[in-house]
Amino acid sequence: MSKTPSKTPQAIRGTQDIFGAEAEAFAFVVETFERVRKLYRFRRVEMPVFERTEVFSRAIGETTDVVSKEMYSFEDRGGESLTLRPEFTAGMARAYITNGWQQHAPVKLATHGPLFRYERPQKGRYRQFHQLDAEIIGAGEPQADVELLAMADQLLRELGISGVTLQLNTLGDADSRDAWRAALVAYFREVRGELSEDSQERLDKNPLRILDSKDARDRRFVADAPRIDQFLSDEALRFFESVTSGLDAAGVKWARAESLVRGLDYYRHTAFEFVPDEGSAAAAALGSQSTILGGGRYDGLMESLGGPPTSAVGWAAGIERLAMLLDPTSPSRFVDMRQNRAFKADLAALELVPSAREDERVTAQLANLLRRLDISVVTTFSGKPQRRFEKARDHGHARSVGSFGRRGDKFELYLVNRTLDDPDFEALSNRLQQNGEFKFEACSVRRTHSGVAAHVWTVS
RNA sequence: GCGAUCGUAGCUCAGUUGGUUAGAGCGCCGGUUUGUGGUACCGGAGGUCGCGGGUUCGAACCCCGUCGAUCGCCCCA
Repeated sequence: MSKTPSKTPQAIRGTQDIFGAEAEAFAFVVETFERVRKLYRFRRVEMPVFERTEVFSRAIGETTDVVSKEMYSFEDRGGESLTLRPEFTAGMARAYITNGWQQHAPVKLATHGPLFRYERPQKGRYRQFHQLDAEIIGAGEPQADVELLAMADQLLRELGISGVTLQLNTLGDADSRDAWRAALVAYFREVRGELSEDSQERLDKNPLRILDSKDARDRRFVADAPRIDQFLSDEALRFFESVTSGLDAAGVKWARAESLVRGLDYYRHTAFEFVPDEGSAAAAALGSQSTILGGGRYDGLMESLGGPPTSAVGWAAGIERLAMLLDPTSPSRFVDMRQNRAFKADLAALELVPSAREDERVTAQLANLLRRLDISVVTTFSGKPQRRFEKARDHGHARSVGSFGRRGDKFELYLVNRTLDDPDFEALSNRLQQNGEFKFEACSVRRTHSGVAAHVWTVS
């Protein structure tokens, strides 16, 4: 920003330009999600990025922070109030109703993309951020909750994320939740004056939230506060037990979190979050943002949008937060390049440089041939010819570096490996000899004085 | 909305209690050297010290304002 000319517009606060290793990590999260979602046969949907404002205000609840102060709302030219989606669920519920997706019920849906919330940015939190999202709509059985959570658990495992546990709670059905809420209000009202300022406000707006206050003034009362279990109807209790036993059967580890309440009004029964364990590397990587994946059952939501009673469960996960938890030292996915960490996926197989200026055109030709043979190639034509090779070797972006050019009346491809994992030169050699454009003679291996193997093909 | 810290070259940062033409490493460009496991040598370009005002003989440095960034509170993915 410092010396950007004043004419250049600045990026919007809280937006990100993601590049390099971070972009690779982001893509890896999305690709893994796509793979896992197919294993569970969740169907891909594409959703609009904006909706009528009432879709969110009615579904999420007027009093929530999201609706009351975090939405990007604006009037379009027709005077309609529109809002950039702050979450996926409300829009998916609207789509379910307006498109008659009931005919497919129960439907398992998956999507991902950008969401917008007007908040102060900090670590792991942005104004435009990105989520993965999975929903099962039209299924009221606890098995749906179990399957949804099993998918989340598998996703985290396939991403190689550890030190994170599933925190699980039930909010009961509507009656249980209301009774519990009334009891909490009565309990905390007694000691209102001794609560933190924030919690005094929460008492009116969102009393359940007092339970996970970090303020010591609140915590001493939280311990003895009424618990949801005392208010659970038989049916609600049975539902929760089916979910937990199903998770055990599926091998999904979980921990009961009695004070876990989700921020949005529509949750019923199951509520859950995947949270880093205290003191873990994951917790350190995330800063003060703890939840990486959260969701629950939202049986009342459809009705609030004027649809038929429909039960549903879903979760959303922050792509940026998941990406921060990927292990950059994991040898299976990353390679260490000096101080810069780059994903292997970000490295081309081969960097090709012409040995002299007059060899530039044949080199480009060879690069194209190699790409048709499914070998990723980057070329370097800038800078001094003699120094290109050296530069590519020392600072390049490929696993191997090759120099190509005239050698007498023939050409020569001189290839050296830069990374510790040697490519399959024999296979490469076979592939090279199969093409029709260049005639590759057999590969020979030369040892340099330092003992490094250089692979050389004579080409005519 | 509140609080803390920070803005010096493309990047990461030095810059001594305020004192001549503001420095380094990396990167970039050029020259020399060399075909090679991440470290060859020499040279060069590049900075309104975020911006505006104030204090001072003199400000990158002190003061005020402003914009931006980072981290935290609230809340959330």
